[in-house]
Amino acid sequence: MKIATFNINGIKARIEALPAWLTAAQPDVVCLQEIKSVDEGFPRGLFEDMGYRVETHGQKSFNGVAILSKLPLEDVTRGLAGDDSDEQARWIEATVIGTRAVRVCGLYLPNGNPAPGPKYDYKLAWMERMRARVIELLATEEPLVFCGDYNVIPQAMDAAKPEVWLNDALYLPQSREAFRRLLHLGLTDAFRARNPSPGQYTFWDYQAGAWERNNGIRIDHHLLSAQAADLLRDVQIDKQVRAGDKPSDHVPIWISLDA
DNA sequence: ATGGTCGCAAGGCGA
Repeated sequence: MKIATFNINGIKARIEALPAWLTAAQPDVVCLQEIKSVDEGFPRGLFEDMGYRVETHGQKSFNGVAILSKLPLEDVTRGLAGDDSDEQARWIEATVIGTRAVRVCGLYLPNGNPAPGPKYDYKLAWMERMRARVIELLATEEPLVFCGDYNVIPQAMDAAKPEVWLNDALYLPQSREAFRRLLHLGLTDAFRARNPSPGQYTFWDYQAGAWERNNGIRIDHHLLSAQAADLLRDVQIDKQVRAGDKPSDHVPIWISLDA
């Protein structure tokens, strides 16, 4: 089972690049972030014609997540518990039925800038809400995959220029601490577990020639429960997508599981 | 030191 995550930065803008990557990469499951569309505006037929089931959790103009799957889905849920006043579409879950059943959670963690401030407070509170949901799901002892745009640079080795991020919500000590608190529940950062070397990124800003200078950061992650980590076969960043026509500022990253 | 680039959607916010 090949499970990818891809922050597409707008489905309308990626209406050609996303299908092209799907055709080349052939993922079974894709968690999308920043679809920037309401559910009714998402071009589901395009992906259904490619053999994907389509589950969206959209919002006008901003945020929005989705799951595309060639495999059957069960128990699809939308939204992250813990704050009834939260109207931002950043979380979707489904159980994917492969040779094993895997619970897949697609997430778009708040950016949090500027920090300090209310947006940073929202980010940290959201991470605590996520932590509570992870604890709930761990009790099921199902294989769990939490993938998406975490908007967290875990370590200095995950940025080309860590010094410029020191006061940024993606790299502040509290952000990295909250990310480590997720790991300490027993989750595995799939990419880092298999790739000890620095200099491997999933995001390059559109500005200032970041891609050409390889001034990137690693902020898109798959965190795996122990039951999922035992099934891990491979993990890759599809870096070349960033050099394609009309690219997102993020690239896809995927895992394959024996499931 | 500043602004620099995109997307959505139609002005300015978010990243």
